[in-house]
Amino acid sequence: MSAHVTIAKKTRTAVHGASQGRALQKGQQTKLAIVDAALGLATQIGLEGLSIGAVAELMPMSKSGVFAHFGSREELQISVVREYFQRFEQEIFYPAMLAPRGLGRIRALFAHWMKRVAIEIQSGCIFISGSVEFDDRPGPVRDELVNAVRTWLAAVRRAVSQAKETGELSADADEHQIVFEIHGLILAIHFEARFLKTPGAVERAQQGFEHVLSRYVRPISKTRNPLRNTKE
Amino acid sequence: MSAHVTIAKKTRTAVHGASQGRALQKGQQTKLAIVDAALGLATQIGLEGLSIGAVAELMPMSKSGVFAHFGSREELQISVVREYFQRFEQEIFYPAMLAPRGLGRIRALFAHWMKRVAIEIQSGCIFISGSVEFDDRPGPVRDELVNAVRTWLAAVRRAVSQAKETGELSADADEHQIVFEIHGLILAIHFEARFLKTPGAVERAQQGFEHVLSRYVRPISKTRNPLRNTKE
DNA sequence: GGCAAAATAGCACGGTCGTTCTATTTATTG
DNA sequence: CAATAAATAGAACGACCGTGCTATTTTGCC
Repeated sequence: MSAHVTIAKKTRTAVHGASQGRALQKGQQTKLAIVDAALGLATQIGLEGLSIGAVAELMPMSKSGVFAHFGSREELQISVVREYFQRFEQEIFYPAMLAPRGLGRIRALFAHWMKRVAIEIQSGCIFISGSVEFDDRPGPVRDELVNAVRTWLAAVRRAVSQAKETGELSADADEHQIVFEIHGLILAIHFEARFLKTPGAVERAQQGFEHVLSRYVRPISKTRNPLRNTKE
Repeated sequence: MSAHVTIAKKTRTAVHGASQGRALQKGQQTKLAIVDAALGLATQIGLEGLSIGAVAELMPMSKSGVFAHFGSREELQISVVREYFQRFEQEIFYPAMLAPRGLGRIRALFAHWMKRVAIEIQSGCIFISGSVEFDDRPGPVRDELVNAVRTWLAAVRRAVSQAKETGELSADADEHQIVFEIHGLILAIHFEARFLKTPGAVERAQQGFEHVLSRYVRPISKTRNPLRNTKE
């Protein structure tokens, strides 16, 4: 169904629950609706602020009705994180993969990322709020969050190292360092625009992105001649 | 008592409570101890996670005993924010002001900031956690947080513009842009080191700081000759 | 259309929280 | 030392939460 290449190196999403091998309809359908409502709530007030009662009123359903779908609040939180990650893939990663490897793909990744962030200035980002809520709280929710974010950052890092392979970025460019600085720009947007309500944060991040790139772009890049044309 | 120059342009911290004009002893003393314990708790679990009962057990005191000092949980949170800001001043701002204006003071500010952040990787930062907890929650706690952070960032911005005046930074350097990028590096440390447990975040932020500065330092800076030697 | 299973609702329990009220202890002052 | 005020403790209230249990409704299948 979906694209063969995923943001993660390996994807093993076994659909569990369908015992007889046949998928149920109504149950999974409303479960998706619950996760959708919960995701909307969690982006605003955070994963920790997620209460089953609040989600139930949004549906609208009874508290126990919502609860029965997940068995615990923690499982609902995990489902929300997974859903958020999938939307991240759909809105940012897959579209950017249409761009050719190299500088263009890095720019596409950042452009789609910024487009998402522009929305999140109003709605909020679960990865960022979750990073604060679960930085000291071990458990499966934290594990899911860390795994998702690490996967995403690794994907960006891969795009940067590919740009080194194509020769568009200088060989001494450190992909870890570059992604670190770019990530900082995204975080600064959330802080300044969403929290401080400072205007112009998006433009500053965009400019900072150009600054980071300009430090490593090879000036001989008019003629594209990668030093070594590896298969990968 | 304290230095004449404060981080804020104007400081009007009226000590309220002493009605007869004479300060009380025991009350303010334990109140300070409560705020200290609450600050330690808030750095770990956030301002929203702060519960009066938990603070009372740390003291140790009764719940109502702690409560009576503030009248509301919100007032306790505000006191914690104020205390955290003052320590921020003491540990970062004042020491950095000992360095002469210009590039040296910027480096001093960042160095002390980084020293603080190295601790906060374990303990947490109220400004960062608060920015997530109160980005959508209006009220006096949020106002206090926003005011504190804005004051601090303005102080850093002032140091940058002073470095332009001394001629150590080029005149086209945008202090808003520079502080935005530096702030992003600090936020990235918290995210990668505290949440993701990625090693090397501090070093990457340090390197990123050098990158930001190197874009604007004037290469003629061996002989210090500011174009115009203003009094201010 | 009836039957089994899934989905949902209603209710109650135990826990935590902020807050209020009242009583008691401690500190400060004349 | 006594008198007054401040500081603290204790108990209780109301609200919200996650969760378990049981009944009821709805769905899917033969």
